[in-house]
Amino acid sequence: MAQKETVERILDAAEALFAERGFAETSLRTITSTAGVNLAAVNYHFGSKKALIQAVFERFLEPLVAEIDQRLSVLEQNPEKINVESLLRVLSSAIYEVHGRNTNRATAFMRLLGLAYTQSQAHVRNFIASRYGDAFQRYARLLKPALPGATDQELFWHTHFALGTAIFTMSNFDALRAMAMNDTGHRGSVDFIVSNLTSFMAAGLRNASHDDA
Amino acid sequence: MAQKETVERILDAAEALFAERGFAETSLRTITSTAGVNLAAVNYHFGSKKALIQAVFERFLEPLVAEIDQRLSVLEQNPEKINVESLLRVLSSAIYEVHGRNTNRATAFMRLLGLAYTQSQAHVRNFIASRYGDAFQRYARLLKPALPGATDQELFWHTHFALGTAIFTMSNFDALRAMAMNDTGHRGSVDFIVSNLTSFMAAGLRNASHDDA
DNA sequence: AACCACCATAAACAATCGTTTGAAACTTAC
DNA sequence: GTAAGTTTCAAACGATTGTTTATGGTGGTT
Repeated sequence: MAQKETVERILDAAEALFAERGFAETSLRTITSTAGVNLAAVNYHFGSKKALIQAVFERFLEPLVAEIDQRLSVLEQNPEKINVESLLRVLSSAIYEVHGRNTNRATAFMRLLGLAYTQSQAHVRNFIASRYGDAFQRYARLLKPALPGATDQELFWHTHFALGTAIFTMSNFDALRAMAMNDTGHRGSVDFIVSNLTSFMAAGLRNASHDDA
Repeated sequence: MAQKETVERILDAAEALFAERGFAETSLRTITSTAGVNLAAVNYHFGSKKALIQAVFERFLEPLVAEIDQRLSVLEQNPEKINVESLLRVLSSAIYEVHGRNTNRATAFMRLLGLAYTQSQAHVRNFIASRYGDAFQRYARLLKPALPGATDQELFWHTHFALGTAIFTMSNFDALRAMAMNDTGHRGSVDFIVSNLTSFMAAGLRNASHDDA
């Protein structure tokens, strides 16, 4: 009868609602009712709300990290092409590949990433760190020779500056576009914004180490 | 008996707890108990939890915006000194002036700013926008001639990229420093991080418009 | 048919939430 | 010292939270 498995219906609803309102602000009852399933289904299939949150992240990160890993392997076969821009493009194109033109899904994912940082939810951060820490370290190893002047400390901080720029922008994507429409008269196309975001990050990464105050 | 007014005790506790856990995750009972006041005091003095949240922001933003305004006025008297770096320094030094060496307070403020964006809490965003929108527009007017090549659209987005970088970094300040200690062996001094953050933002703002992919 | 593992359902559970109440305690002024 | 006004207090309110339970139904195996 159920066209989609109950588990997936729950994950779909939870993903959208978490991204929209946050974890604590989303009750299991609103999740199950928008998913069209029984309230008890969450605890039956996932065990707890915390486990559901982690499952949402897992479904999201698993294919994305795999896609990034594959693209990094391709890039490593042409070492002369490794630079800041190509490394950043691995990320943006991986997201684009996994979620296609579905920007709703992509911005939902970014909002969730931002929530994982901003909301205390330590179990989420620990889950992500233990699960996908290796992928992040591999990326950092490739980025290092692309920024020859930087120390390890600078590399760490500039990477997280760039990460923060992307997460903040994407997680507030709709709100920012609405504000842009108000202030400038243009919403800005997705390509325009992503392209500007990428060059902002690249410029920051490249030049921050050389601009001593 | 009470050394500090009940109102201020509540605001102190709420500020710290909100920054640490978020709005929905912080109950009035934990606020009042850590403040050492009665539960009913919040509703008596503020009216509701929403009003308390806004009061926390008001106490924080009022002196900061005043300080920024004054520094902008000083800067405007020497128009030749207006550039990206000096404008960014207005912000960082204003925060530094208002909260002194109390980095706890400063990072709490940034976390709150991030929460205002990330958590849906529309009433918070509306409150801030209606209250301090003018200050932001004044800043944008000064920033525009400092980035001569940029269009209005680019100016808007690059400004919010930079804003996102700062908010994300500062709002996760402690967590990031802990990670830095893990990865690099150094926590990084506040001055080091702020200086790197500033040059990252300046480089992004300045060069993003010229790096077309 | 009988059994079985699996899943959906309605109902209830205890805990916690923001808010309200009415009386006690305090401060201030005359 | 008494009255009025302000603040604090313990207790309770109804609503909502995550979770559990007990009951039924379903499809497949023997």
